[in-house]
Parts: sequence; C-alpha cells; structure tokens
Amino acid sequence: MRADRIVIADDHPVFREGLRRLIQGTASNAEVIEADTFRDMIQLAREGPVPTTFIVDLMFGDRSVETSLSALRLEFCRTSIIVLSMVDDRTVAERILSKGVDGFISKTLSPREIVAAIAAVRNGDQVLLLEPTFSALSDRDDEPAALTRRQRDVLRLLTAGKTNKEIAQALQISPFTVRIHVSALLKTLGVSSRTAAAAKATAYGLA
Amino acid sequence: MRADRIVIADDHPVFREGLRRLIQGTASNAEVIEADTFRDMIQLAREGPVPTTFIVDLMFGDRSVETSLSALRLEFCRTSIIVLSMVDDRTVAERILSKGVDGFISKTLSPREIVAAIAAVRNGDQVLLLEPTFSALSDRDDEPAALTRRQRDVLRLLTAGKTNKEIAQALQISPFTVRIHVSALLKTLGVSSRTAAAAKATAYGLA
DNA sequence: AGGTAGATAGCACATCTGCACTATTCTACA
DNA sequence: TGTAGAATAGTGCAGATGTGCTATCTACCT
Repeated sequence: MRADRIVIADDHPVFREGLRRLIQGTASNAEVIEADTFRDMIQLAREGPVPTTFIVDLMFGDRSVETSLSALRLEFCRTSIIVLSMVDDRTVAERILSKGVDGFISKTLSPREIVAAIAAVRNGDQVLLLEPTFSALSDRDDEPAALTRRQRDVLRLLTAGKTNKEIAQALQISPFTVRIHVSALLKTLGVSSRTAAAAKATAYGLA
Repeated sequence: MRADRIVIADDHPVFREGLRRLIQGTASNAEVIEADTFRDMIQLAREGPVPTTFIVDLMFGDRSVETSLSALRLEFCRTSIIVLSMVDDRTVAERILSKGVDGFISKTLSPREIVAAIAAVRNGDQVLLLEPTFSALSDRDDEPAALTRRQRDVLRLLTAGKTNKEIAQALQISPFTVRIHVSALLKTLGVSSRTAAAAKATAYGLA
C-alpha cells in the first residue's frame, strides 16, 4: 500500500497545524504537507508522487479558489479533493461539489466530525458531503450554460470523443450542421477547441 | 424541483420489484422505471427526460456490465449511477468505482441499508458508501495503461483541453515532440483523436 | 560493445477542425 | 401575422491535428 500523501492548503497557520495533527493522529503513516496558498499547494503537489488527498480552504483572504477547482480536478484526476469552508451556504456547497470535488466540509463542525469526514473520503475512496442541516437538494436545473437541446446532444457525443462525422451519423444530420453546433457551443462555453469543451463539460457535469 | 426519474436494471424480477417498492416508500414522487437488461435500460433512459439515477445490477446472467459502465457514464454525465452486486470483492468494487460510478452497493446488505445508501446518493448529490468491511484502500498503482511518464504528462494536459502548442509551452519542449507523444498515446489507448483520448482518460481515471 | 527504448527535434502530407458567411425551413411567441 | 430563435445545409479558408519518415542523445540491459 502506497503511503497517503495529503496536502493541506489554508492561510491560517493555526488551523492548518491543528488539522495536520488531527489527521496524523488517525493516520500516522500519512505524509502531510502544508501550503499557505493555493498556488503553493499546486507547486508542492507537482513535486514528488501524486497526492492522494487535497484539503483546501475555500477562501484565501477575501479570494475564493472556486474558479480554480475545476482545473485542479482536471489536473489531479485520481486525487481526492476536499474543500473546507467557513460558510454553510447550501448553494455554494452545491456549486463547489458540481465541480467534481469529493467533499465540502464546514469548518464550523467539530474537529472530530471534520476528521471523520476526511477519513471517510480517504478510506472509502469516495465522496461525501457534509453540512449539518442539509436536507433535499435543489432542482438541479440551474442554468446548464444556456446550451440549446441540440447543442447538448452534440456536446454529449463530443465529450465521448466522437468526431464531427461520427456525431453527424449518430444524430442523423449533416457534418456541416454538426460544425455549426460545435462552433456555437464552443463560443457559449468560452473555449476554442473541442477537447477544451469536453474538459469543461466533464468538469462542470454538463453534457 | 424536478421529479426524480430512477431506472432500475436487474434481471431478477423479484429483487427489482422489491427495490422499486422500497424506493417508492421513501421517495413517493419518484418515477421508477424497471428494465431487465442493460440494453433495455439504455433504451428506456434515452426516451423521455434524462434519468436522475441508474441502479444497475453488476451481473446479468453470467455477464458483467462492467465494460459498459464507462460508456454509460459518458453518455449520462449528470445521472447518478449506482451499481449493485452480489459480490463483496474489494478490488472489483474499486475497479467499478474508478469508472466514474457514484456508488457500489452490496446486495448482501439489509434492504434498509441499501435504500439508505441509494437515498444518500440521490439526496446528497454526491455521497456514497459501501461495503461493510472496507478499510484501507489499495495502492491504486494498477497498470495505468502502460503509458510512459512523458506520455502521461501530455495526456494530463491534453485531457485538460490544452492544444499541442500549449502543452509544448507547459512542458518546455517542442510542439513536434508533443505530437510524437500524442500519436504514441493515441495508439496505446486505441483511439484516433485527442478528444477521444481525453474521454477515455477521464472515463478510466487515467491521466 | 551492441541492442533496445524513451525523449528530443524536424519535415511533408492529408485530413480535421474552427470560423466567417449565406441561405432555407420550422416552431414558438407576441 | 410577423419576428426571433433554432436547426438545417452549404462553401471557402486558415490553422490545428495525426501519421510517416529520419535522426540524435541518454539510459539501461545483455
């Protein structure tokens, strides 16, 4: 069994240190690395073996790392990502989780609960979400990037790795038409290549 | 809130029916659809609104649906996929989970536990747990498709949607060299386009 | 010493892709 | 009944992509 390699990123040294001690108390063989900025975390993660877990504070100063999570998820596909947050906002949590993060944990929980949640992600190899007062989830129909039905059809097949010709065949339309849809959805998604679109679709759970 | 649309695929009518009743007992407004083959499930899923949850038996007769799960995950990105299995094998579970499935639940658990696990996935939008005796996870170093180190570097960036030029810049090598690596990894992965490679990498947890 | 494999770099060629432009048809909506 | 938006189909063009070739350098194995 490969040793766990856990990278903690938080700009509060006290909290970070406390978390490190808590983790090492339950997983003594784990290698725990601390970073006080998101950038440092990436830097440290790229050195040496791929980390098994990221534990990231959502806010650094007044800046949220939310926009960087998709890229993090893409670059470290096999690493568990756990986001810690001071806020308990449900919509924020759902938005974060939709980026492919494995856990969203409130810092307001007790240390024991936080550690238990982290351990669950690490041991169970999956996901979980916390928040004390979560009940039902929202309708999910939150703006899927304003793609038309046909564009979504195309995006789905594109994300599956199909070429324009294959998409045309699958949807029984002309390859020319497929290109129109591809161009349109690239513009909407704000990217300039189909592979980037596929990456974004995967990261955001679109398609 | 959109109604849940749950598709159950299992070749044992009794189990299927029991599961349906259990689910409707806890989520009375859910639309539950039954299929007795994997193929039927896909067929039913493609008709009407996109399902919110798939609950799939791992084995149909003596045939495993394992190889079809990646395709399922790709086609239904926003649908929770839960795999049920008679076997408790840890390595099998991990292999299945690595395909992007949201849950792996043993049929040997009590009905109440199964329903709770399914409800957790459905409500929590993430979440899943499984197997009573899971402890540590394996080393994860199971043959990453025999790609070289450099090819993995390239694949990782490629999967993130980067162009050859961007990859070259990121890795500080020539675009020509990037193309060599791309060509090589395409051949190894058995695909013929970068987007297909990205799809495969995402589905198989490579990169 | 010789052989193999990986990483590097380049060239040439055919194809694919993304974009700009035009144009027709159909549906929904005011 | 227009009008707007979506889907359809096409052409032309520039740039990106994938493949096949050659070639050098390093590391490792026999």
